[in-house]
Amino acid sequence: MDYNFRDIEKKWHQRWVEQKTYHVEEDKTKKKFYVLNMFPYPSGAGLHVGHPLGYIASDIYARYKRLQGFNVLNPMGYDAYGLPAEQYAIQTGQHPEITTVANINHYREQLDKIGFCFDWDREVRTCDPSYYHWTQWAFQLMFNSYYDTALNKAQPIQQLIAHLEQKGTEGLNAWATEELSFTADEWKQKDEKEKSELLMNYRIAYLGETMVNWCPELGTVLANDEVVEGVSIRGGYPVVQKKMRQWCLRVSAYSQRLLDGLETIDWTDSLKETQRNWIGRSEGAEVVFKVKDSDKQFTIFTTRADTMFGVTFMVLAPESELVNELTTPEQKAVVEAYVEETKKRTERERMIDKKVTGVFTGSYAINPFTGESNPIWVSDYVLAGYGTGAIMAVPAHDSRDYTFAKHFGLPIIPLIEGCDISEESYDAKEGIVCNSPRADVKPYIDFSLNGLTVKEAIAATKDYVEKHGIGHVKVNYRLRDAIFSRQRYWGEPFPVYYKNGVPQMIPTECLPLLLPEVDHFLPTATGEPPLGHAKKWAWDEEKKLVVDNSLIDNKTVFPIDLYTMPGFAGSSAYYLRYMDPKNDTCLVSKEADEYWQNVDLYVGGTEHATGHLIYSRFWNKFLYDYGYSVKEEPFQKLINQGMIQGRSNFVYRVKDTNTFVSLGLSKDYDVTPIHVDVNIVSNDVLDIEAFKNWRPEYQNAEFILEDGKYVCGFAVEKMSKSMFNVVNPDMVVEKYGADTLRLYEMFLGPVEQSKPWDTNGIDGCHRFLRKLWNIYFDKDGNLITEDAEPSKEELKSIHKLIKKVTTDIENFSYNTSVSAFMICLNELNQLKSHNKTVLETFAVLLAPFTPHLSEELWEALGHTTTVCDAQWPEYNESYLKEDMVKMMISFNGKARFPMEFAVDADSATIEKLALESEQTKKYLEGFTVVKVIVVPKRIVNIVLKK
RNA sequence: GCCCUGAUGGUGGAAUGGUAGACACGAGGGACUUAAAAUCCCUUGGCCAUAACGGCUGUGCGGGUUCGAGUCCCGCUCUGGGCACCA
Repeated sequence: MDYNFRDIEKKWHQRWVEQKTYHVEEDKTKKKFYVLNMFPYPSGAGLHVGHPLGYIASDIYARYKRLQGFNVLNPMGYDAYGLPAEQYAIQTGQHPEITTVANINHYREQLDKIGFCFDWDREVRTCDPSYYHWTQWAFQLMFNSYYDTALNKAQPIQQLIAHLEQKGTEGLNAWATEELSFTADEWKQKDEKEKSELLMNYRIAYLGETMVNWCPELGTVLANDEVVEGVSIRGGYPVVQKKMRQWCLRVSAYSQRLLDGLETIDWTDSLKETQRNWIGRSEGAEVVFKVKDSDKQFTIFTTRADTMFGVTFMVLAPESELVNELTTPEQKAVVEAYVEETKKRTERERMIDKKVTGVFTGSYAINPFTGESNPIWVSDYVLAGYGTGAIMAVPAHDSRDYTFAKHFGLPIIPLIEGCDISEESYDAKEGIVCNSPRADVKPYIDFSLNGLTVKEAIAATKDYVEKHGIGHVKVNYRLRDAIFSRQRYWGEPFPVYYKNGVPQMIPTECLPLLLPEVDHFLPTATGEPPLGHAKKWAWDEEKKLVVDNSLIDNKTVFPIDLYTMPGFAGSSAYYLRYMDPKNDTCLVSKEADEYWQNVDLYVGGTEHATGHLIYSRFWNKFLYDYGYSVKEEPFQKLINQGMIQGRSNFVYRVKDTNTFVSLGLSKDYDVTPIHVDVNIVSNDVLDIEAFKNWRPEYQNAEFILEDGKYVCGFAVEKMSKSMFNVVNPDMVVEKYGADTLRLYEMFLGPVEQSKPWDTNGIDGCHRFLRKLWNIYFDKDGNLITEDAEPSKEELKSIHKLIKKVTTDIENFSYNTSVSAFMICLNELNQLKSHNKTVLETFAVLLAPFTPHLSEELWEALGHTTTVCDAQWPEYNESYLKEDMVKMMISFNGKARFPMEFAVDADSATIEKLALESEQTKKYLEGFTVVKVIVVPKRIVNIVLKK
């Protein structure tokens, strides 16, 4: 009887459900192990072959840990809020929840086919009120908190208010948007609205004015990665910069802790490096420059304090408030014109064409080290958002300053001995400092850096600056606060209402604030977000109820916030919720959190390196500060599964038209490539009718064909719903079975490596399972095992396998494990072995990889319990001893004579035997033994010299 | 530009500094079969040689360390990823 994977997999899937095989409870008698996958967004395209790669890898690990006796938590859920469902709702009027639930059900079906050991009783969905209750709760807690820079943790905002009431801003240790200074009396005189505004400067969740990527067509703000070359990825609509008042999270306050935490977790170096870059810590100094003939002064930030003597001009960011202050009346017109001009250009445009632009303000700053007057310019190469929005320009040692100086003919003073600055600046922080001060100039202060190395000079200057009160040492971070508002419908609503324009939190006991019903999912006619359509979206403060908008009287009934939270809100603390998913009194109970601690193994893609994986760490640290999470870092070990790449197809839209031109002719037009669903493309030829029906905006599309066909372009890239190149695993499961799919995805190559999806080779894995079946069963389906003690060869073969598989799983080298299984099976076949003990061990070893088949074999071998609770075998080193050692003799490192040498002993004995053997002696004559190298159980290498 | 990866047959990929190319796919040959499918066996980095044993060469390029380098060090080239007027 053949290996009937369909029946076997169906049978075991049912059995697992009936027996709740994968249900897990806290059990203090067992050690815990928490395995987690980044939960998927349930897209309409369904699960593709790339998703399971990580799930299978973690499933194998989870099963392996369970076999080792750990109490394993391996949950799964859905990141259910997202733009695609909303877009679909806009197009069809179908409520996103319906789409989402349908997609989730589809995902679940697909996941169930692959045989994962998820505990579905712990499923979470971010769009479920019982879940987003805690997302809203965390947001409110952040609103009611500030970051204390002395204690280095979040604290209740009440403490900050108490401080302001007593001492004003004096002695205040709080991370702030901008440094403010006022007294307790000034604070007390402010009205509620003013106080609220001031507190926004400190709250961890705050309302702030920020520049955003605004897409008018989509009526929403887009994240940077949703915008490419000034147009939205989805739809290709133009995106503009716009200043908006929105909710923000003070992630920047946690910069240092996010950086330090990286030292305590087991992630790849490259991922840690990516996060370090993103956080972008730079140590430098803030230095105060006085303005000439004025009592004004301003501060600049520099990491090159050593270059103080090379400053030849100053530059302000156009958005800087200093611009107005420092512009002289004569220059006012020019400067204002310039500032207006830069406003029109987006940040993107400014970066693309690196035109050197700028204007002189008319003012001069006095360099505190040279006493020289440096002209103050305005230029858009200086960013308002970083440092102080003002810089000192050292053209000799900064390439941007250099270009600017060359363009406007400003002086350049070299400060490093022997550096060549005739063509470009010398940016390296190496060399010996000179011209500091210059020999031809009378020293302004008693301070010299000449002769020091750059590093020494930086330290010396910082020291001087601190001592003389002209500045201080300062650390800057590039990490920006997260913008937390979205002008969308399908997301968590903010539990906030506005009382006379002052944001108020809806009482905690009234959470969750449910997402209201709307009849349109687009922005309103007045440009408000979709929640503006909600009829029942007002808060009755007395009744503590959501009521109809028409009841708003601004006395007891107030409007509710119209924004919703972004995708990362729901995914930031879901790992905590899995520990205690049904708790309706808190996010996670103390007991559950203390038992499960944090995630031991987290598996997911690198694409989340600067998004989810930063936000989640931030969110967890915040909860940790209040004791809601016992561990400061959420994910102890992280494995990045490589992306399974897909083969995408493109159509080429002629710019500003609805005409598409075939690949061969696209060179003659100005075109934008747009991804097209691979399912409506066959051999790179587009099905035009299917394309027209694909999206409403293409209904009336026109085509320029070649040879009567529309030929699409292609590329190998990430398999993703947004690239429309998704391949589903269902077909593979149907044809070969889940166990083959699991084995094959692991066999494809290292888990962490990206590779394009390719079904060549899947036969090999399937063949292996069939051969495996045939070693247990004869043609009639009868078990053919022998009860005898295993032979020496059998023991060697199986213990080799135990060792290999055990170490491979620990190292996530699943591909070589699969090879080891194949080798061992071949050996057993050669030995014509049907030994029961050996076959039992084989089935257990294979259980993490091919659970259905292993269960079937385990049962056939007479076991009544599930193979999941078998004991992971230990290997015995003594069976693995090689009994042949290879020996090599090298003469002056030139010749080598390989020979075999029978031995079963330790290194010292091998060495002795090797030197005394008859075989060797004839070679030793006339030579001195330089050294003998014994590679245990493998090679003896005798090095000889004349 | 900066940071991080990686580079091995026709392909995916194996190799704690110790016989490079495991394992699998593909290809070629053979067995079984009326035939096909399935299955099994053999060959398969390149070059040379052969009745046969075998020999040379070979892990992106150039150096170095070592008895011994795909692996370690230095300098390049290219691939992929991240960041990017961040002072």
